[in-house]
Amino acid sequence: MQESRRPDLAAMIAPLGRALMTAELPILERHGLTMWGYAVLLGLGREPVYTQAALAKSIGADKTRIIGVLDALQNAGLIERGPDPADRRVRLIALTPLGRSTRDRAQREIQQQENELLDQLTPADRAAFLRALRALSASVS
Amino acid sequence: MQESRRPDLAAMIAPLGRALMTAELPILERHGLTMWGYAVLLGLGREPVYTQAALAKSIGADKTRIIGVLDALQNAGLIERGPDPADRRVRLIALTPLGRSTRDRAQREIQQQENELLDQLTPADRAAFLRALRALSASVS
DNA sequence: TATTGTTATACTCTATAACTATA
DNA sequence: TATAGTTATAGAGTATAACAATA
Repeated sequence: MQESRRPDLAAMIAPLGRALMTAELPILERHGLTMWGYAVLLGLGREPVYTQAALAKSIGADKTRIIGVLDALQNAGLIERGPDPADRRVRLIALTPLGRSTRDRAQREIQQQENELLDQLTPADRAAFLRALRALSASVS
Repeated sequence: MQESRRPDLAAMIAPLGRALMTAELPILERHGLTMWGYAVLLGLGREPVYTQAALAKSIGADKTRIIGVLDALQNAGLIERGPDPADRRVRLIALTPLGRSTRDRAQREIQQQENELLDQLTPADRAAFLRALRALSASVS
């Protein structure tokens, strides 16, 4: 059986991702966040303990690239960064209450905006799309 | 009714797009194509007449950015580029037979690889995912 | 010697601005 | 003067390599 012709996945997904990120920027700016800063805050929500290198890797960034991001987040009081008593080479990163609430407020606005885009889909397609997206996303990361 | 929590769309889609593009690169390289070169060949398939500026815009690029790409494609014999007799300022771009066959062979390999990724989905989810993706992609471009 | 975080350097990609040739 | 294509310049973003502190 031959599948009907379709555009390349990449040719649809990559521009869609860029458009979503561009649409997020004004929201992040209102909350005083950059894209990488927001990515770090999201990454910090998943597991409790973090070295900078592990954090960078988990969000797909280079360890050298997030240093300035961490400096800014720390200056803004959104994260805490201190030496690990057990191994003084590593810095442990943790969300502050302000960091958590800022992240949550920004995420709420972002997902509301995303939901408006998803509203064009039927409920069944929307559910299937999100289910498929989670699966595909997990299988490439 | 409250929707169940989910990751941000952008946080799933953008990395997925990057992973797909990275996975395409070896295929494109085997066919002597760059990512932008392939994008141009895809863009040329949609409508017959093209000025460089219109072509650039249609693939989300700057007019200054595709000039080198067009030079390379022309040198490789994949496109023809000649002055428009009606307005000698503009250059009309067209696929050569070689350009068309190269594009089609590369696209076949790329979509085969993408299909392997999609095989993890149920047939229903797969169809819904592609349907939704087309709709979302069209609504942001 | 190996590893964490940091800094410095170089490289790629992209955007902006000037130039030409036509209109 | 306005526009299509081109070229040149500058800027942002990213990757690579070298460094200091600690293990």
